[in-house]
Amino acid sequence: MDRSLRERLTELYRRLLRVYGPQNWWPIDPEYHRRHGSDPREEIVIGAILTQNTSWRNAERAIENLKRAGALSLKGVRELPAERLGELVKPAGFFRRKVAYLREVAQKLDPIDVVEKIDREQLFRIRGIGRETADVILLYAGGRPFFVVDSYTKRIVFRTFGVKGGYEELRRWFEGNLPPDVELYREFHALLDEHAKRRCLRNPLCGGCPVEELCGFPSGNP
DNA sequence: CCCCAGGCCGCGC
DNA sequence: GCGCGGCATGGG
Repeated sequence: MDRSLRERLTELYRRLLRVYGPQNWWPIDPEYHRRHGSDPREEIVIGAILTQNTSWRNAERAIENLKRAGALSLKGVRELPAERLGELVKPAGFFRRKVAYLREVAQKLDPIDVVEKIDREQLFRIRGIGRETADVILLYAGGRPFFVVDSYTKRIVFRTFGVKGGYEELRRWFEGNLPPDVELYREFHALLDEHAKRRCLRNPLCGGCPVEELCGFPSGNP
């Protein structure tokens, strides 16, 4: 990786942070867990499943339902009948699959401390955890430096730097061009998503874009 | 009516 | 290994 590319990547981060501010990912409710004796990291794992290919708004509705049922925890998920869990999770969409995934995860990530040590490969063996969800769990719940890549991330680095690749390729590209800083990874991923939603849409709004000088689009990259 | 959302699985090739 | 259909609700 050439030096100028690293500098441009770091500069992209600094500018996005300045323009959009800290994004507060992953949102959790510490007070809920204090009162119920659960661990906030459990909420991250549950939220990671619920938001798969689903707007955060809809995932949040399911999370609120779980809260009201006192079931926003791995234990809560395990103890609810599948049918009842399905009703609560329904607003997040794909609810039959997500019920199966949640029950699987609630069983295999118990106790939640396993997120500190578990291998990525072991996470993949859990039904419902693919590459992105694994990295979300490792980064936001486990506090481990795995860079989370999603479709927004792919779009932005392709347009901005002309870098194209599959999931693992792009994850390694980020990790190879940034220091292994958990807080940096957390914030950068969140900022890329925010930028993709506000500006770097399918049809991008390049006029007045805050990172226009760093970006090869539209003059350079597709 | 359409497309999209903080993906993953199982299948065919 | 890659591409594709299915999965489901809510918003624009």
